[in-house]
Amino acid sequence: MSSARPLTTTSYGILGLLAVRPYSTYELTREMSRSLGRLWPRTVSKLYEEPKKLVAHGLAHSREDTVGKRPRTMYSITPRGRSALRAWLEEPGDGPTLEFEGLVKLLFAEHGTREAALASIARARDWAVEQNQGNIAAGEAFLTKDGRFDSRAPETLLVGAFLTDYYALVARWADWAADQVESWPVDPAERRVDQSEQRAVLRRARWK
Amino acid sequence: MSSARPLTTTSYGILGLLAVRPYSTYELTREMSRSLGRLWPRTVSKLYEEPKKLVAHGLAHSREDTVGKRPRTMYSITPRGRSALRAWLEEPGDGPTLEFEGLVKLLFAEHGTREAALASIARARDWAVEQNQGNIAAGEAFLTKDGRFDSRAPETLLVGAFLTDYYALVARWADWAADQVESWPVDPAERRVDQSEQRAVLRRARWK
DNA sequence: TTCTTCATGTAATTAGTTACATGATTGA
DNA sequence: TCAATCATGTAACTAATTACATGAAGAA
Repeated sequence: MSSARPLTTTSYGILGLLAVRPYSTYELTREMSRSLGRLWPRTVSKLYEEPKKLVAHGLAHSREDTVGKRPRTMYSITPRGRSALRAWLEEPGDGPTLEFEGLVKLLFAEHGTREAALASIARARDWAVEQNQGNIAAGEAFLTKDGRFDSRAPETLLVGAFLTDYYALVARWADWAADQVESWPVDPAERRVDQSEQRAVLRRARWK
Repeated sequence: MSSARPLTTTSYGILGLLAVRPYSTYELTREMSRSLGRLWPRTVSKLYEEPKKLVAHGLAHSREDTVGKRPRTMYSITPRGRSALRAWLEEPGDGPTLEFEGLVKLLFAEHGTREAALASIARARDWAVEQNQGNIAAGEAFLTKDGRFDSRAPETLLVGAFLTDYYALVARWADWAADQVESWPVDPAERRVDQSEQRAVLRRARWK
């Protein structure tokens, strides 16, 4: 059993989905764009690999199924899988990790053009708008279905609230940042920091 | 020249630092915890490897130096490095990527205890408080040094504003989430979603 | 003198991505 | 019947991490 590769957060993420209901691999890819992938993004091919690892560990069980004439593999959680999930949930999870290439480019914006900086900012805003679409759609679906009958609604609310405020933050920041950069002189050497904004940011940082 | 491995965002991030001033590898690790690492976190050993790649591409230049009796390698940017950086900056950068294990655990909180959920939330808040420390310190340093004479202050402000609001968001969300979870019955089956909160979140999502 | 932290790196491993391949289903 | 996209996977590669190693400087 323990000869298989160790389980990662990705493994447990998928195990968590299987704890809700059985999934085919393709259905897992849907969840990646809709729910889990927003907090723990992974490429599609991982989703074909990880469930096999769960099976090797005895935490999931695979069954060959067909849709029409096409074969597919359905995965479901085993009792051992449920207790492994329970054990994993007992350990507090890591805080968020941010990777933001656009912001890296802004950090070095003095070596590029003002227009390039604005383009990175615009792209970040577009990203936030796009992510927020799906977010709104999911929220509306929950409300019309009447959340009282969806047993997973309390968890979804915790996640949805974070993502909602996160996307809004990115968009609002982008609007502000675009204003700032538009006020920059074209020549980097002539740029001066907006000191009142600098103080405003520092005030916002003192929330403790 | 182009026989070396292709450059990644990590490569250009380090190149950007070298565009500010020459760095030893150890000084690069400092910047990773202080500035660049907040937006583009990488493990220390990468910082010993990437500059060599920059040198192989002719974008940086290394010089053997000593501190006392100890040898160290100092890296500085070359003219070709500056133009490579400029070219990279012209392409808009990717939007943010979020990875949040604690939130993954909350998504599946019905399979664990309420206390475990609260622990993940508390850890996220602690994380935000800790990150925010360095953030405040950096902001204060800027103000006392009088930002008008720091040519990189406008860029730092863009980045600092994002991080400030981001850390504050995590902390405020954690406080709210803890309230929510504390109101959960111990038995997962009895948990009901707070519908007024659900609507409140949806309203916050409609900003466009 | 001893302990700790600073500072510098290498080697082994792996988690994850990119690229490739292909048959089935559905709608025009 | 043709095109698009749905659906299912494998293989090759690599960016990044973890683990290991070690000497110098400074503090107690």
